[in-house]
Amino acid sequence: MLLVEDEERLADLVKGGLAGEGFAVDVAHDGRDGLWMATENAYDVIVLDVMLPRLNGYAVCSKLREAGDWTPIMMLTAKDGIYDEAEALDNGADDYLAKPFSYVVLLARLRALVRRGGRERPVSITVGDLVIDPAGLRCRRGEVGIGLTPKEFAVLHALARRPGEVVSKSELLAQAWDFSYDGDPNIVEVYISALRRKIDLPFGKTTLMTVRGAGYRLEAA
Amino acid sequence: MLLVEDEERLADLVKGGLAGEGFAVDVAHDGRDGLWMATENAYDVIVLDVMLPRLNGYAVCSKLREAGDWTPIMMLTAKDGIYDEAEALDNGADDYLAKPFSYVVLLARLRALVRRGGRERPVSITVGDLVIDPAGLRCRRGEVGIGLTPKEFAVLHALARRPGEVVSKSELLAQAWDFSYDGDPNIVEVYISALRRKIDLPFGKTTLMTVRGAGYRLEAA
DNA sequence: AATGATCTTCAGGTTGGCTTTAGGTGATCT
DNA sequence: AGATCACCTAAAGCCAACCTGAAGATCATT
Repeated sequence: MLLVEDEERLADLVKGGLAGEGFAVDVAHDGRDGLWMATENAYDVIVLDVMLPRLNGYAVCSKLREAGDWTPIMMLTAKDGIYDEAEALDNGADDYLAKPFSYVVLLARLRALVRRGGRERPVSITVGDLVIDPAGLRCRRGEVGIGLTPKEFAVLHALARRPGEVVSKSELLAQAWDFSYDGDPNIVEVYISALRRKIDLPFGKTTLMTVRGAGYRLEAA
Repeated sequence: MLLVEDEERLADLVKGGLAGEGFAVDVAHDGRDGLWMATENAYDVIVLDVMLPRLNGYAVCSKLREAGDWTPIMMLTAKDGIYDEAEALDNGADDYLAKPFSYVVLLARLRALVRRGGRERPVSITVGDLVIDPAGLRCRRGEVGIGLTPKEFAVLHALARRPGEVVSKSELLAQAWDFSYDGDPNIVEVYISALRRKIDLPFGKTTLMTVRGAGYRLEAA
């Protein structure tokens, strides 16, 4: 699991206790580190304090959800603050716990979260008869499954989020590659080419179109 | 939200439960009523059973989409029937749930759908029967798609933003070309010519008119 | 360490859109 | 009528953008 908590004492306490229960605990001490660790690794569950330096818990939570990460999240809310439980759940958390909390309750709730195995699969995106399942990194056209590499999938996903619209090469770079990728932008063309070979050519379709000088567009027709 | 479900017992159950969660629930008992209520009111989300009297769920869904209504739709599919999830998604649903379903799962999915706020409504400019879609760099007259180059599109876009008004050649230059374009202004005429060949000539219309000494005007008639 | 999969770089080939050119048309003025 | 001006448009050259096969680099797995 990942614990994002800035109060050292509390973090150590929880980590120590949960480690004894068989959890492998990573700790991040501020929101931005937490977000980064959560995106880099696949945790079974994430415990997220609301009040965090650099990026608060709500922001971390909604950014993860936006990115298609549906790892179960438990939020730790300060009871008396301006933050409240409703906001936690609205931001995509699966459960919340008001501070101060009992260790036993935390443990019980965490076990429940892990057992539930996260929320149900997030909705898929459909563009014509092409169905993209962000959670499963799967896609299919009609009834035919299509095997994609992670990178190919990321590019397709970025395009499918805005069907019919032109997505520029730099937008694709920003979404499918690291924030500041300084390599050859030609790599986008390489992946577009690979995608066409998989999602269009075998079906005799041309849904992934080049808009010269502007970007690429994924069409339903 | 709008719930379209013919089984009275299930409808009442869901309505009661969701009302307690803060949803305001309208219920329709067959497809045609559901379609009518959906078009008359703006719901945040629509839950749609597949097997419905008078008009099945798929039909309701695709009719709504055809009418330009992009309210998030969750389909309730019978697991064992001839209907399946793929068909639901292909018909424009945003999510589906197989019967029998757990109430908690339904609630979680509905929250996710509402939070996503539905799909973006496409913004496009219409001048007569000419439709310009800036996001997709596409345009069509009536039902006929027209292929434009980025430059052609930029010029048309500049004209279409002020339908019926005269746009001067220098304004077109400023909007469609770089700030300090020092080439031959004749290029505007070249592009006007190309546009006429694409958006007017094939349709026997003359909507792109020259106003000698002043500029060009795009008319609805 | 070896293997296979995936990611990235590279380079040659191709295309398509932008721009210029130049001759033509039609309006306007003297 | 003739001259002038603004505009039209077909054609052609050029260049950046794009495509793609292949090879090298990286990563994960055995």
